[in-house]
Amino acid sequence: MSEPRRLEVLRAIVEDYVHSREPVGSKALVERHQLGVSSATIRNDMAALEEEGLIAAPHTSAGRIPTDKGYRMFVDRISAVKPLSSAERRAIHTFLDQADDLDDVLDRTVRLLSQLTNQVAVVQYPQLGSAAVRHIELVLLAPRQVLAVLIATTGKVEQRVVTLPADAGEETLLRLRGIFLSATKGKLLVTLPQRLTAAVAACPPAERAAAAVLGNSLEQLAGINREDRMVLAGTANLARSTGDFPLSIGPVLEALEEQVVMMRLLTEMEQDARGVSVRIGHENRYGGLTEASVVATGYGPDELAKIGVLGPTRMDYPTTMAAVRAVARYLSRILAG
Amino acid sequence: MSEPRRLEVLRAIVEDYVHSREPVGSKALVERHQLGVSSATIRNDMAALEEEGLIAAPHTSAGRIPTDKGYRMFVDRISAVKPLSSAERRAIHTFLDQADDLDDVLDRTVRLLSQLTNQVAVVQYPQLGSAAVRHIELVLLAPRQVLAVLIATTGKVEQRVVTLPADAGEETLLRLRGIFLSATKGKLLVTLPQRLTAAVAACPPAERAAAAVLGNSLEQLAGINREDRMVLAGTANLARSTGDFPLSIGPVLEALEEQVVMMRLLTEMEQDARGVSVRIGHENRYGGLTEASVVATGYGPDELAKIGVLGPTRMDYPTTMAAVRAVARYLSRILAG
DNA sequence: CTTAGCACTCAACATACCTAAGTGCTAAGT
DNA sequence: ACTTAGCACTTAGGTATGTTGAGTGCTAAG
Repeated sequence: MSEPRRLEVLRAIVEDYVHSREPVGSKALVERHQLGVSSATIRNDMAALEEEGLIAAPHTSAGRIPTDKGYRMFVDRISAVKPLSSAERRAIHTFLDQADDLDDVLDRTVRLLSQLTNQVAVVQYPQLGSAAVRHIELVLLAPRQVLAVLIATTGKVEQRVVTLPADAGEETLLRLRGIFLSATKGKLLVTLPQRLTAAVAACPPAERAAAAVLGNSLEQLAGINREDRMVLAGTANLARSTGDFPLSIGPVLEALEEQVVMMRLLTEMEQDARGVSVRIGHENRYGGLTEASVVATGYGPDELAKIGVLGPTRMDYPTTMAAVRAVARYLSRILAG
Repeated sequence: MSEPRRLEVLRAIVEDYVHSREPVGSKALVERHQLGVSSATIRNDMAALEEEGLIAAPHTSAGRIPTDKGYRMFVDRISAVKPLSSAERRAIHTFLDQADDLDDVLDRTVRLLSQLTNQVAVVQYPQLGSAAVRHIELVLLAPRQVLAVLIATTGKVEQRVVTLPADAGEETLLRLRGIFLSATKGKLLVTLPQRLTAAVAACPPAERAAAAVLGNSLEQLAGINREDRMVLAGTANLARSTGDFPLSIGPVLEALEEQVVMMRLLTEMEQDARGVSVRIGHENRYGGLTEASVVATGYGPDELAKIGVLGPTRMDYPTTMAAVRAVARYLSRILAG
């Protein structure tokens, strides 16, 4: 009972099961694959695989289906990332090149990815924390109302209306802006809090109060505390997968709506050498996703923001991983250029 | 066979069916309601109602369920909008009063509404078209890059980065801002296009090109052409309803994701005297929603933007209508104050 | 280590049957 | 002119019972 063949059997099981959505038995296996041995031998191998917890039988006399652990093995040791078809590559280019602003780019990206994979696609907004300050603007709307605008090098713009403790003039505002700018321009957003408090402390006492309020707002705009938003597309794809199999759709939809959960999940995922990270079934500790898998990767200058797809554990990992990686790369290129 | 009693029977059928999710028969009806007649009489009434197309029987020997037309009759002529419980009223206040900016208000509103109704809640962003210009700002990011910001009286802020045809200095920008502002400040957004082109024409020739580009961008920011966004919550509720009944979830999710469809649908809905508008089943001409009902109403100063919920045709209309109306009113009040 | 053979298990399908709910209709009652 | 009791009829759904077929594990031989 050779080790390599056993892995080969596992691969065959995973592939067939992903394709047919039905438990796969020893006989069907030898028919569809050139394994060079009889079904009885395969049965022995399968018994061993089951022993190791890589596959399982739904009931005594059905074929086997991969367990989460089996998929994990498949993803880590067996499968090779499948290259995209040229048509798919072309689709990525033509579809994404038309986008104009950041919102549009991300929107198109998720739609594209969900179509490519027939799954739910998710993308985090680029994390401001990893970006730097490009510009700060303070606009006087009324004697005590100021619009504070923070523009990051990612192209993301955040703004908010701030109410000052006392009236302020245009000149005051202009001076404060100068102070803030010289203290932070080009610096990483993560470093904003210290820099801003220092800058506020250096202000003339008369303007200290206003400066404190504004500095505070700018900090919040940087989004250090606030978890950022994400965009998703293709939820309808869940319905299809669900129809065939007991991926109960409710909890998944809840998880997707509870953006906090997804954000945490995505952020936690460390990508491996191949540049894609996979979470399978129970590896997602959040309850609603134990029958789902997530394939994600980072994008952008430092690959901190994540993009990925979510689908049933029974998914075509090689293709999905390829799609996620390709889209992420192209997205990075667009954002860089 | 009295007319009023027949309506009473219809009401009873609708109420029981909404409650039990099962076809309701004549015997069960006389038991659960004080109708003062025997089941045989009810049977006669039911035959008449079926004749009129208000109810139907799934199969020969099952009870009756209301048809779309039956629900329509129920909503229009029989039901009274049910007042909310005081707990629910309180929930609305406490939950919405914590919100700060517009995004947050709308986000909280849909979440609340979806919880209140156990259905999918949808809200359009307030239409900028009905709002006026509060402020315009032009920020020089680089010699040829300008951030154009448009702030509406609704509190909504739109911004975009614009590339100029030629370099421009701070003074030029300041002057252009002044021209734009004096031409548009306080004016309705719908009137922006004419006002802006006039303002551009009045510019000194040297700055005409830059002004044209900027004016163009501001127009787009006003969102006249672009259909606006919407926010939704509670998609997971679909899963529950679907479980019990053949509201196939896929098409509905698609419709929700194709925001254009929902936007059109909501915008088309004209509210009646009671201040709520209802679309039932096949009245939604879009294919995916023929088994769904939409309850919506306008909100905001001119009630142009819409808020509503979407659920299976078998829904508790009186309660849902009450919730939608109450939330819309409170939302209007918040936006006004 | 592989393989043929075989007894065994069990979900899934089909068949038949029964039951309970519900109907429509007719004829009698008010 | 309506209401009602009674009854024959229909039918989805549940239960009991086979039958089939895919698939397994094991044993013994190659």
